[in-house]
Amino acid sequence: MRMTDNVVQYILSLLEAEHGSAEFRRNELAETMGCVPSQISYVIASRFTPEQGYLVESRRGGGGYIRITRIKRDAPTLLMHLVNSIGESLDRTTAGVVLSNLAERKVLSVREAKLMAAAISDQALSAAAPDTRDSLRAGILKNLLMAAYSAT
Amino acid sequence: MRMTDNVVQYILSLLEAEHGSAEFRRNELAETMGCVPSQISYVIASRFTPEQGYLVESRRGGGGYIRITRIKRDAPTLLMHLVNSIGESLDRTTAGVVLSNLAERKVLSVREAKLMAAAISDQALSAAAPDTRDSLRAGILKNLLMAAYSAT
DNA sequence: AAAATTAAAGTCAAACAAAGTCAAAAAGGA
DNA sequence: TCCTTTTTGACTTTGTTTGACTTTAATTTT
Repeated sequence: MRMTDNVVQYILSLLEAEHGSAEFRRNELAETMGCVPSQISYVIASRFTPEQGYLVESRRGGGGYIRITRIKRDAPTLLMHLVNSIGESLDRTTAGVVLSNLAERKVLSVREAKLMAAAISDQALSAAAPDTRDSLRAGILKNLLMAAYSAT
Repeated sequence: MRMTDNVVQYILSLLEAEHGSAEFRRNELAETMGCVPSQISYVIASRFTPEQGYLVESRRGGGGYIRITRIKRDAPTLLMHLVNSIGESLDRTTAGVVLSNLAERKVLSVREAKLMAAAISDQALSAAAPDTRDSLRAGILKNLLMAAYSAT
């Protein structure tokens, strides 16, 4: 069996045990799994993405950690479909439509939808080259949606 | 848990107990926390800055002390000050400190702070080159805070 | 009153402790 | 074969902890 799959299994079992949230040190986990640390990064980057229903946070330095949180079990399927349909790029207009739709359906509060809209506005992304903004928007919105529906 | 976080918690509890103002001796606090004195300085320098809405006064020599006062400003004012204090670039740590501070002061709900944190995480900005992320963070957080301000 | 002593806090850089990045090499699969 | 995924490791960046040394203020001694 591939190392990647072992690591995935292990993290899944952590998530199960801690219902929905797993926190660990990258180096330590690499040690227990018998792989190099960057393999852990690879597994997370390829298997615990927003598309697959996970939110990842981390910190470097002393006392650093990686935390993976799974989306709530009963989270609206609408949301997951949405995250998956966003893909690599999301233009402003579509983003606006998506957000007002979520607010209308009461998946998000109006205030939350406004905050999200602000986060992906052209103004917020003015530091980025115009032709890279749509891909940033996609990444940001996906993470926002996952955060809104993460367990605990 | 990091020593830094323990110290932050302790100082926050002092602030709470004393109604917005905490005074202590650096060496004494270091003693009770079980760390070196300069660690206290580090915590103050990194977590209780003016941008965070704290005033720090101190005196050396015999009878010396450190006094931290929570600057009392209403939520909108605090938000505007923050927006203005954020320049062209904002690193993750500072961003995190800002957000947890706003939640601590109840300017934002914990949920909102989490959403904002997700919006400026490395994960969300993975489409951007690492060395451009801090300037994006600055732009995004400023817009988020302004949106929170106007939706108040 | 001046000098010496003592009691603080301040500074700063080095050591340490993580995670992140990236590209090359290896392994699989169509 | 050629393309994609996985594995590896060298190197970078970020954040924390520690300690030696400096500065400042109050107190004591001469």
